[in-house]
Amino acid sequence: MRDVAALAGVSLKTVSRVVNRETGVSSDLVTRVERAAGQLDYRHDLTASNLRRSDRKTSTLGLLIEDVSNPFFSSVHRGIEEIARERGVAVFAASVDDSPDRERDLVFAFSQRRVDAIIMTPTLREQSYLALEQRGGLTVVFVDREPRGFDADCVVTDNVAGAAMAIRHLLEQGHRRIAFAGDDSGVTTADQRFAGYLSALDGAGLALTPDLVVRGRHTTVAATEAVRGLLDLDDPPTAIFAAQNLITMGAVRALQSIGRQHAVALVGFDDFLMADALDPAITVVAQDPRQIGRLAAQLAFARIDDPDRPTAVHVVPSVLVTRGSGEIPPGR
Amino acid sequence: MRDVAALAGVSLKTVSRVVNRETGVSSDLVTRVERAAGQLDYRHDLTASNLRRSDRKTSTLGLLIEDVSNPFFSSVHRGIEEIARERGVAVFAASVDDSPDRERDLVFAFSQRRVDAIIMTPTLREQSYLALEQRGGLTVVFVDREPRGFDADCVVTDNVAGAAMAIRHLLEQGHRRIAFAGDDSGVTTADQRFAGYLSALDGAGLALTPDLVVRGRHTTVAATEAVRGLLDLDDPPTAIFAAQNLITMGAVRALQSIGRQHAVALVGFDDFLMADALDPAITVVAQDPRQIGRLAAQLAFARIDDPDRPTAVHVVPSVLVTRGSGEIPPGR
DNA sequence: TTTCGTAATGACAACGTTATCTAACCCCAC
DNA sequence: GTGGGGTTAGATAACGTTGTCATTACGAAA
Repeated sequence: MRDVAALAGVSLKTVSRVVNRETGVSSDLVTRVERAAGQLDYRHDLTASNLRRSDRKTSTLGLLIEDVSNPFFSSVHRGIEEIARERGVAVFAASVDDSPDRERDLVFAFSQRRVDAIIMTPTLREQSYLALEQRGGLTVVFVDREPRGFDADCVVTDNVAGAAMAIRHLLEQGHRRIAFAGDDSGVTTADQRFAGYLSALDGAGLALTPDLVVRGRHTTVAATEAVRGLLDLDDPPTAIFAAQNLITMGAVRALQSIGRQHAVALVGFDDFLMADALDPAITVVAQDPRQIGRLAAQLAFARIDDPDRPTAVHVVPSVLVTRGSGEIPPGR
Repeated sequence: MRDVAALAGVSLKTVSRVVNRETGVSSDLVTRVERAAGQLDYRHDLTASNLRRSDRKTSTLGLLIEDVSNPFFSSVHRGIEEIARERGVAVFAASVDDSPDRERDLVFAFSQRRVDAIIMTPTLREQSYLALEQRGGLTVVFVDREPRGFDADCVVTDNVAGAAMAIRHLLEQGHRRIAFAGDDSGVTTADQRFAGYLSALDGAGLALTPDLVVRGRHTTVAATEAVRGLLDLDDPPTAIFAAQNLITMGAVRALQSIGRQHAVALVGFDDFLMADALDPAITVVAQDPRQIGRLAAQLAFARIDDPDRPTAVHVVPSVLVTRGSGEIPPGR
């Protein structure tokens, strides 16, 4: 910038004014500065600019999700990017991989880089540590899962209602032995979906059959095994509810491996690519992850613009998409 | 930092030394500074640090890919993140969406933020504009597609050989009318895969049948329509080669929609989730996108560490995964 | 005892920008 | 011709750090 000023024969401040498109610079000087900047291949340094600027905004946002390559989360990412793009905000994305340590490390790393906001899926038991960061001016929005011990904006799917809807759908087909395959207890989404499962069973006057519940598997491979275990029971379930996209895929493989994909009903939570092209096509409770991401980003920017607005939890409804696998009746 | 120094009763520079874990500070002062930093919730400002530091490294990397939610690219992203994580480098990710303007805007935005390196899939016809940025100290590595008009490290799949392998496989099953469905000409990967298609046909003494080539569709929906068009021909192809993951999915839908998924052979380029669970399971030429990402990141860091090393183009081999759809013989 | 080397600490400037304040200028009204 | 208001430009300090160099203290060697 110094060189640009020298070449254009103006002061540093004038170059700064031109670069920032401030008004009140004669058009003569504007062109002189722009020509000089062009000649010298000048690149405005946003990091230095931010250091001096009074609002201290870096136009940067940090995103912490389970895994950037998980289709659900990468769609959330996409939605966030769309809104951030409108504001000229760049997005750091990182995978937490279910590791509490990594959650802290990433928050710390982004905080050190002075991101304007963090949008995250909480993994730690507790997010009260964020109060410190928040006091330092960091905006935090949660997505997919609600935080614990920390009050902030949040966008979640109606997991309880969505799961209950899935189970009621299976009940309506006549199923009474409905299995639940889901993540670890402790993962809030999994817990809520389990709660929906329980409440729908309860609504039908059915008690929980512990044998029909498998939890703690969150990879496709682990889920395949777990579901195979369910199907090996003496009195196997006639329907399976898979509480998450990767688990649903595992369940599909398990059913296919023993050739019972047309005999046992399956409903999954989360839609996934090609679910409609499988045989049978998979009935799912679909979320709109891109929309969830967009909403989360909008909330983040709204809070940046007005830090005193009340925090809100947005519950996005989910819809049942019937495709075949969920409409298989019980009894072969 | 000033406050920490005051509270600990030391100079600014000593705090800086402690924060940067430099040696030569008495353990007494280290504990005093650390205690003070803890009390004041001090967060080291990496942006200011970078401004003053002599190496001017931001420990930040920019990633430009087609779409962060495309399964292929999100896996590349994942691979890059894994290597970046080891170095404490944060990754900006952004979708180019096939827009040349957006490619330039994003490079510019990342350059302004002084990322240490950009890893990108080129979209513009030409990347010579990057020479300027490179002179300014920016490292650039290309991934998935080779740049034009600019010499840099690059990681690509062997598209020609991969496509030829797919076509030869279909030829071996006895197919003679093999259709090609792929991206626009101008997308280098698509062009290379088309070249592989041509060379394999040529190797079998077959001429190109222009009717059997559809290009320019790169969404699943557009591909579905295009493939349906192929199947509506008076003399339809007995086999289809889909040059990209989304197009393969479109082809699956098209075949299913007319109930000919067991009659027309299909081989896709790129593996995708649940390709093995479809009926028939889809034969693909599989790349290893995560490995491609890891390699690209390793190249980027190698060049950051040694800017004078010769540039290299890494060609990653692809493998044919036979699953059923590619082994359907011609003639119903 | 003096001298020297080494290790620990601090003072100060500088990184590339912008905020603030002041100076200079012009135009117009009186 | 003078004064006042507005507009444009520049000088200077500051943002939060670290590089450089100077200073101090201490022990060992002479």
